[in-house]
Amino acid sequence: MSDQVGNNPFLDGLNPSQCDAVVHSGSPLLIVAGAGSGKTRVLTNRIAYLLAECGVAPYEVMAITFTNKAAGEMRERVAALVGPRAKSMWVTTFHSACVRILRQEASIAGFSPSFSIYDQSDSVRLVTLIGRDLNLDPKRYPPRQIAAMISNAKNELIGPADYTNQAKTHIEEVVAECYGLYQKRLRDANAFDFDDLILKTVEVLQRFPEAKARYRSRFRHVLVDEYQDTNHAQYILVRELVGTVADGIQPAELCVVGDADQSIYAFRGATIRNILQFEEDYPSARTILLEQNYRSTQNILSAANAVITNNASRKAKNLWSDSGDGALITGYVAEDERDEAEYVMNEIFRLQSENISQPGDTAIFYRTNSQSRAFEEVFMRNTLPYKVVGGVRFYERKEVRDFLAYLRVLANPYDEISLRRIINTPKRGIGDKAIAGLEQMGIPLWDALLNAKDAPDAAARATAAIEGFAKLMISLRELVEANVRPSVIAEAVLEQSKLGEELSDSEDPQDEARLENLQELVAVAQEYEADEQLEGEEVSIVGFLERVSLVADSDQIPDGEDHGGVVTLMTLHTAKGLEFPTVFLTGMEENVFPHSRSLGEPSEIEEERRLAYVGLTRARKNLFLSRASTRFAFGSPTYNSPSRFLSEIPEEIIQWKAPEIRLKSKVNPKVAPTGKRTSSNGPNDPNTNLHLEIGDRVLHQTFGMGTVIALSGAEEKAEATINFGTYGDRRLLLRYAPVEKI
DNA sequence: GTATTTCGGTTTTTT
DNA sequence: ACCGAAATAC
Repeated sequence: MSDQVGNNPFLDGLNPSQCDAVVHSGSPLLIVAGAGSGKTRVLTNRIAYLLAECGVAPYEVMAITFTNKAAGEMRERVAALVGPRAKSMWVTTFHSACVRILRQEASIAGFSPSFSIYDQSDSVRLVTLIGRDLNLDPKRYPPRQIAAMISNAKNELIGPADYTNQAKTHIEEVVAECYGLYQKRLRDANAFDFDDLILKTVEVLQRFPEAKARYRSRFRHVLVDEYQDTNHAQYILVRELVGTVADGIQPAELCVVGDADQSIYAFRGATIRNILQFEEDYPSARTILLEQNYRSTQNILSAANAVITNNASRKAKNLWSDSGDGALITGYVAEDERDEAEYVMNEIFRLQSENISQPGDTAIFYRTNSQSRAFEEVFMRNTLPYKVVGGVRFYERKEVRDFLAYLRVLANPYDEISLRRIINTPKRGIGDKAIAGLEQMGIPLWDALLNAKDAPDAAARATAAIEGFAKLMISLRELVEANVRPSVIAEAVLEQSKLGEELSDSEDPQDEARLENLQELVAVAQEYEADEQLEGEEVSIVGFLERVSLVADSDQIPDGEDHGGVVTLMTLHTAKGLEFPTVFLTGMEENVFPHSRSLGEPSEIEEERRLAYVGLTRARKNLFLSRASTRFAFGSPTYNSPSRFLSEIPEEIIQWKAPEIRLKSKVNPKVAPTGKRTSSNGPNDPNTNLHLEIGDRVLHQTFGMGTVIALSGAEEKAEATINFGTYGDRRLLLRYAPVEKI
């Protein structure tokens, strides 16, 4: 083996363990890859090595990652090593691979290949409808919770029948009933939810041997990245794809890469068991450890190692680096989240002016999406360019969902959730009553729509509105049948549905941005067409919808080494798999991180700690940890003690910085008191000395300047109606109103 | 049927 | 503080 190591271009610059991992063959392989140990490089080189040296054809390779971005990078890197023939490999996510298989096998398995893909909020909506039908009190049986329990069952490959048999508690019995109805409605809607994509694929492979044989004989190499984040369903899927000798086909070679210390998705069914017991599951397996870290300085690694050591249920492992100690880690205790954001910003500017690090090299991590806000406000005010990854996602905005719902119905009219969404959006006079009438017909909503006049007690006006809508959808569907390009159909929808008109006619300034979002979506469709044509693939509404349904947060991380020159903000979960020269790990407080919801269960605390480990190991050179003594949550200030993870880091590698002594911040001059009143009054001091007359001009703290147009009451009950221009007429109780006469 | 106001839940984390 | 759903008003 050492001869190959010396000469082979695919082994150049790799350490001995990495080389072993690249060239290993003949049995299942588990690569235990610590953070920053070069696992992506090993994976891509292994694929290239298989193609170049082992006579493996590209179409025989399937590599599965968790995000499109990771898949895209891997494909690119393999292509750079072996050239364009890399194209026929399957390098995709679990979910995309499953969609592809399901579409290919649709006719065998008995469903239409133009199925809709329901995301979490679609699932919750469907559960809400079922709950209504069953007369369940949504307070006692929250649809969200029921949907989550169904999802958990699916991740364990437990179907409705099994679930019913196993149900013990009352809530489980209720969920069992919902689960059965839920699956039925999905089937009627020709829709799969995220969990179904995996579960149904497993089902297809298990129930149709001829389908399974197709994939079994094609894929000779199956590689799985981030194996520690696979759930049971994904585990079984991999097992089915690899197969056993009993199938009569040689099993595929399996190579999985993972790090139990970076398992952070137990909450959605990922089980560390899959990696811890790999050797039991595959008795002939070989395990290779990658423990040398090429990413971070020793101080950063020492901090990460010190933290993760506190997890009891863990196999010992020690990452090491030979790149020197590097700078100390910097700690900062902020007054509140605004101060924390200002500190981070000032440090970013300082690092830039001292030429240590650029904004594009910098990431800010936090535990929950809501924490991004303080940073956004401060950065925006000071024109520090940034990009928030995730959070209120583009595809979750109402107007975007409405628009996509049109396309979904055009692709699949039986998609009930989408049809309900658009039937009266924009408002066209089809209210709850009209919809209830259609439902009474006992046929799919789409069919009812086409026969609206037969609906029980149909009002003439409602029927006319429904027929108008049906006509609209039928004419749009003709475009789909004529194979018109998705972007053109999208434009037609925007135009004919009046969705665009509604927004452009609106007074609300935010509607302008919403309209831009929809135009952006048309641009996304054009981009999709360009991409597919480059690959020589067909374009279709279904293909476009698939692409937008399976986007992940991490897919929108700005490309390139310097991330477009902007600071990147994201949750710790999204940060997995990335690295940055400079990292700010913020909100290091009990109840925030570890999150308050995790404090009860030791296993959940351990998951939080792994999350901390992930965060710490993203940093290459400069690591900053910060916490706020006060933080606003649910509208009122909360005080949290320092995160336990801070005290788990050896003191000598953190340097705590004192807050700068700052002048008391100036009051916004617009609302500064003019001194006409006897005492300087706080916001709740009764404003007793204020005497107003009609026509007086006043200044209001929030509404700005206004004119008194009416007066009523006296003394403590004195009220004034004041016109504030764009804020309209307001009736205010003068005792409390923050107004002054000018 | 629609607009406006109130209320209540939300903040884990995501394919 | 904020957003969406439900209750209420129009």
